[in-house]
Amino acid sequence: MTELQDGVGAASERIAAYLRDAILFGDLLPGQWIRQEEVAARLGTSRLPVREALRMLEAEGLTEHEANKGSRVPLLDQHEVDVVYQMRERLEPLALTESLPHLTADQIEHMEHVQARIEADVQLTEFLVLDREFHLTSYTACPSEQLVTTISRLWNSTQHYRRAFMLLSGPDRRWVVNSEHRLLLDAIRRKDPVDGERYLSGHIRRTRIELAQHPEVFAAPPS
Amino acid sequence: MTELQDGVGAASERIAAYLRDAILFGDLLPGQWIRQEEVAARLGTSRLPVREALRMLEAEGLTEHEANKGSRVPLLDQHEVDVVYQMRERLEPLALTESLPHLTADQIEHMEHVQARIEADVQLTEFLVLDREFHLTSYTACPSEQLVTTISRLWNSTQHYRRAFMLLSGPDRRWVVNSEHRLLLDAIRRKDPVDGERYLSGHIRRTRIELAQHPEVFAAPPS
DNA sequence: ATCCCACGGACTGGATCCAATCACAAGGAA
DNA sequence: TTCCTTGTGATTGGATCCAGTCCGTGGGAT
Repeated sequence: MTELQDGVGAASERIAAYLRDAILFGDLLPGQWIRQEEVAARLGTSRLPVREALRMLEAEGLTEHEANKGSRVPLLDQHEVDVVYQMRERLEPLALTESLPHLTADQIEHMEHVQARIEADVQLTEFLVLDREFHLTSYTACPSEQLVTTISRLWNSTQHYRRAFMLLSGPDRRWVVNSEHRLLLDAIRRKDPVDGERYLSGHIRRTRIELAQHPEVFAAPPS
Repeated sequence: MTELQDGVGAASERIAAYLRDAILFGDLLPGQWIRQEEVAARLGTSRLPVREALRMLEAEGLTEHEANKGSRVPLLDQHEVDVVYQMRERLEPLALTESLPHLTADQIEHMEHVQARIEADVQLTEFLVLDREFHLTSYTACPSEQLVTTISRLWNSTQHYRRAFMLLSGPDRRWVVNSEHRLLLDAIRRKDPVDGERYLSGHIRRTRIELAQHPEVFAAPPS
């Protein structure tokens, strides 16, 4: 999606950023093999930094590696995605509670701004980016590195299915998301971890259950 | 600890296994830099597979990488370890509930056998291995790959602090662990997820709170 | 004596070449 | 026709060499 800015940072980092975008924006679909040489040629480097980049992405839950066969975007079945959402239901409230006392007024203002854009702009791709931004911002003040990176991994690995779901559910239920976000934001403003955890886990749980009613999202793609 | 079995599997996998053991058994301490060349010379390979191995370990939460400076075992502060334990309190009961219906009689028998050895053998290193084996076995039938690997990462990253804690708390409270394990095992035998989650989260929570009373475990090691 | 800059060693990062492995397709035998 | 086997092309895995970066050290100037 975004073009590669050459010269900035280490090559492996740039390649990782390029592939990360390609996966999160849906240019690379689950199950699709990622050929090292192809990526290297596309970005004008050797295969070596590509290999390093693929390992980094693996650590972020964006790819999986098979010996002598290569890397690909993981293909999850419906139950696995359901469990990931259950993991989020349990971990994200913890992250919120840990983050809440350290959240600055600026960061809360940023969430307000992001939510306003979510309500104004209904483009799918933009929504996915902003929704992610909204939630992850609320965890930025969390003092535990592990917790935040684990949650990021969970978001990463289910991004494709979130997009497919939003695509066929349409904007009809978008108002529910907005209401939940508003209530969550209010609890954060009041620095109330109890209400925060309640609205957050409810938000994730409702999404999980609605997603469970759309098994067609998990139809095997053509090989 | 265990010697490298040369010729078996890919080099990077063997190196990863070697380093993994070194970290989990405490030969490599948190904060300690891992020199690629040193490892390569020690194992008779070039630096390249060592780099790959370090990326793999990073994905497992065993090392962290800094650009142009190298990899090292992450150094966690007391609060971060506390949060990791809280994550375990929330995730492991979920894994148990997911695994429970699919656990075979053989696997439960294996847990019984491991627990018997825990009660018999009080060696520290052996205890750490067996305790890990006991819990992870109860999750092996969990159908979600992500959940199990995430939990493994959490165990990995806190292994050193678990050892340090057991070392200075001594075997006095070992009977508590055994009672908790026995109750958990009984709930698993009865295929009762409610009791299983209760005993499991209690087990982890008690450990977390006892660990919180030993801040000396987190004293900065000499540079 | 103290601060600054330049040099050097040590280490990681990247490129190229070669080896090993796997998948697939074509051909032969039952 | 169907199954097994074998060979070939494509792709990943590994080794060696070279470039880039960081950090500490030592000399010189103020």
